[in-house]
Amino acid sequence: MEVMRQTETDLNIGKENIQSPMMHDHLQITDTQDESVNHAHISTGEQESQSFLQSEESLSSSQSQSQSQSQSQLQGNTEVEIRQLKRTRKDLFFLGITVQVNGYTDPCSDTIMRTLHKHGGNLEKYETANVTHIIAEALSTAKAKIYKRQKKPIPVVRPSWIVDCVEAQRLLPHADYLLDEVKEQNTSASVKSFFQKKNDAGSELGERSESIHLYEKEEEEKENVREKIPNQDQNMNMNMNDTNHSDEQNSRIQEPATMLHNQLIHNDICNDDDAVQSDASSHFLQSHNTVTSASTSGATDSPSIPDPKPKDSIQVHTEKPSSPSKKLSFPGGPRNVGTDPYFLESYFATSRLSFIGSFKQRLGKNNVNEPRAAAARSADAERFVFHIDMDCFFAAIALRNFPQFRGKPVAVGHSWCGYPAIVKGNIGTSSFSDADSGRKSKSNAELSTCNYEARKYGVKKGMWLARARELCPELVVLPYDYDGYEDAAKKTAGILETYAAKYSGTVEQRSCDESYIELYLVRTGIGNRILEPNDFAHHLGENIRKEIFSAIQCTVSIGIADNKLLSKLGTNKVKDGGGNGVHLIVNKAALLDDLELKDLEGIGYRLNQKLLSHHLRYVRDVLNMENPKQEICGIIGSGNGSKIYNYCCGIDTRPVEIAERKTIGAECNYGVRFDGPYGVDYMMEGLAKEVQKRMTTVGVLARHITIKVKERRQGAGPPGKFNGHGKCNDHSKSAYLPGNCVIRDAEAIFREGMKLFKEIAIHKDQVRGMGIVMSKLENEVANEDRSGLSTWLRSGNRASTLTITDNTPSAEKETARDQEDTNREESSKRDVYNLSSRRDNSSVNQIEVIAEHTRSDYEEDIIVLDLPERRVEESQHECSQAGKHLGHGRIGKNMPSIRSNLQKKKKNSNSSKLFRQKTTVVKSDGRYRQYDVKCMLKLASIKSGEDKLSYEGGQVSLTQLDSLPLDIQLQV
DNA sequence: ATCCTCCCCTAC
DNA sequence: TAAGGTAGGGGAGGAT
Ligand SMILES: Nc1ccn([C@H]2C[C@H](O)[C@@H](COP(=O)(O)OP(=O)(O)OP(=O)(O)O)O2)c(=O)n1
Ligand SMILES: [Mg+2]
Ligand SMILES: [Mg+2]
Repeated sequence: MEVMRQTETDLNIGKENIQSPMMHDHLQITDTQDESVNHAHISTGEQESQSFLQSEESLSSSQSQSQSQSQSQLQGNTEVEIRQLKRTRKDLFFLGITVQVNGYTDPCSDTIMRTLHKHGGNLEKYETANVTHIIAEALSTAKAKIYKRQKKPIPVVRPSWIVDCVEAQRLLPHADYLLDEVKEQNTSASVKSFFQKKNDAGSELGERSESIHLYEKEEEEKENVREKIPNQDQNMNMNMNDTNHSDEQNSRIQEPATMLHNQLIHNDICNDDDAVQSDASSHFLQSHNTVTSASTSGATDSPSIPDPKPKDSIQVHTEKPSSPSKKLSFPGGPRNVGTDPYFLESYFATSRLSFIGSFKQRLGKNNVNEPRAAAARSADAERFVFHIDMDCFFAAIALRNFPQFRGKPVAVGHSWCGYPAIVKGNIGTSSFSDADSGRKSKSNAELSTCNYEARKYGVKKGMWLARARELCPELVVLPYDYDGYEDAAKKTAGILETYAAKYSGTVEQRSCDESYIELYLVRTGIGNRILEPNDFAHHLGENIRKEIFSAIQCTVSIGIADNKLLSKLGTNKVKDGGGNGVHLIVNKAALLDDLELKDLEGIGYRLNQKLLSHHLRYVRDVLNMENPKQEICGIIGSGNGSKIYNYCCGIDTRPVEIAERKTIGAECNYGVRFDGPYGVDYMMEGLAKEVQKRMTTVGVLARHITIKVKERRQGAGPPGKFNGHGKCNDHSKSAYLPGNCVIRDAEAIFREGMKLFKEIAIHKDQVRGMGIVMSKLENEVANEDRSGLSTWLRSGNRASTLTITDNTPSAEKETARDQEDTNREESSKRDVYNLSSRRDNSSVNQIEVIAEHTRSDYEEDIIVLDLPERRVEESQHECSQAGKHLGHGRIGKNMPSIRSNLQKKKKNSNSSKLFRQKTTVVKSDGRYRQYDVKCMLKLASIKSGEDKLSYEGGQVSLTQLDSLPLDIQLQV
């Protein structure tokens, strides 16, 4: 049955952001920031003054360095910082240089601006205190007089200075380039005076041994590509000969438009095929690389243009051209999923949401809980949960790449304005009304995040550029750097892991910029003092903060408490003060009392509206009710209600752990228009391939598939965003795979996906988005030896799955997952929705039912099956298989048929323990395994009356059994 | 009563 | 132009 619901999905409405009342928080940043920094500073000072350190100290090195850097990081560049940057970043030879262009120049001021930005400099449209040089071809005598008369004359230099510096790749003395009209100026003073002006922090930096590894790639190929891209940034065509040098302009930093093709060409050349390999650190763009190198293997120079085919509502597969198409089928037309065979790949390679959404996949198969001997911690150790979150993560990385913009309002986004993606804002407000900028004055590009300077203006994460510009005209937009995020996340996780290992704890990476760690601490001597656990926790927090800063030059905020909820609230507290600090929750009641409900994790826009409509705004409003739990359950549902009620009390029982993944998928709701030669099936195929790749990197197979479709809503106007989905109705349809088998194969995913798509029955012209989600996952088998059923039987590998006929490679185990989170000050969703007046269930506050097998269920099953001699105590094996696939890695929750048998017996056993949490002891002699196979095959045969034994038609049962090892056959 | 599907909501 | 994904928790309502 198809259910269709009206949802407001147009970003215009649903996702665009309003200025939330939270914005005032940021108006105070300048005031509070110093305070927070001071606070941090003081506590370090204490620690260091007593510096005969115990081993705990060894975890934090170079404290004072990072300390002082942290401070300046929030404020802008200090002289020392600039100097250091100049040392480590030879390409930023314009660091500290700010020019103002006077009159017409060659190259033009726009070009000069880009060149400066690229090499660390800046350009201001008007003469400000920052300007170190004026660039001009000539000066009118009047102007020359004015300049000469200044107390501290700013050197007026010919533009060729810039050109020559670039040529030389270093800062040349400007003396030779001074305009004759103002020649008697002092030539050396200016840069120095600039530094002095800027340097207000007076921090002292030690040498940092570590160099910043950015920009490792050549950019050679980039140039080739540029010419081919229509709509190319013409500014780069200047003859400044700037392109042979290796610098930051390489593929590691995202660039609009050209990025994709750059990658394509690059892969033609490099033909790197480390592609899908389970390299856990694989770069985000790899998805792109992979497909490209695969498809380009032979013919680089025979761009076959796909032949457009006539289509009906379902189109026929269209072959991808054998090499990256240099043209679209409709050159110049809109680039979308129907016209550009590479659209999906480039989309996944450049979408920030896809990047953050799929981040955990890239942690790989081995991202599982580290078994940590509980015995290692002393019985009286106190449990602490730390929450560590980067400050303005993407913006912080961007500022590492473009340090000349420190201290200015900066955001991160794809920009319409080619490299270096600096938007007009940075050359002055008035330019926005220029004819030039008029053409794109309204950009609906989304900004992923922004720094605190920008937040002072009310700019929010996820805000559209145009809106942000209204609030902050001088906003600078910097490009994405996915490799940089990946690298920073990796280094941070490594640091946290050392703490976890040391204090018998656990790390749970929650997202690319955020982790929880759980540590068990006792009273500890530091220096000549004894720290109580609380103080020691705070001390470690400071150490972590500093260690992360010295590793990646990014500031973090850390909250510490006794559960996840409160630790995250602690982090928020730090961020309210400007970030870069540690907050230990000592008085949770006080914290919660003043808290607004919407600042609790899990209360987003909708739930907040519901609560507000019942006059519930603060946590205390809830607690002051007669019957808080009942009432709140009545408003937001029983599950939500009891969770939130507990949160209001400061109770949160979520463990810090890496949870088992439940689903994996890929979708695209951007640029979906089937008005070109490539149809629904082509997109489905692309999604299926993507999904297969992802399943491979996390090492799972699935027995259930869901297709999601966005359908343009009747009467919907044009989307708010170019190529966007606009207002849509959402549909989804799911099914178990035929024969209830597990798969990962793109072919099969595609085939089943198309079936479901057809069942949803939406005309292709109305489709605005599609996605595939695979669920009921099982871990793949440990190694590739598939013939080895008996190998598998004997293997001691815990969670694994054997696929008999599926020809998919295998490897190890499985991956990560995610939990819940807090939304503190994100731009809130707009209303426009009439809050679903769907009858609120006056639900009887029921206790959440744990819909998992319990141990006794399992035991009963075993007994029923009459399978002898095996003790069940530690087994987590489940006989969930029918059909040709045998697996026992994961415990399926909802097996149809078989499962219902199993679940019937639930009832009386109410060990609330989740079945899945049981540890498994598998003998390596294979006997348990064998037992499992018997169990499974037995179930399979029981079931075979109504179920197929094979995937997609081939009713093979017995024939297939023939290919099984003899001992198994015998058992059957 | 509980399961199952198709959503909605939330967070990054 | 711009790249509006991904995953988990949970609720409604029909099926069993
Ligand atoms: N709507 C959003 C939210 C987040 N992000 C990305 C950019 C962020 O840098 C990163 C981490 O999200 P956070 O919520 O932690 O935001 P920030 O780290 O940027 O800021 P804060 O200092 O508030 O943590 O995820 C995004 O692209 N779009
Ligand atoms: Mg953050
Ligand atoms: Mg975060």
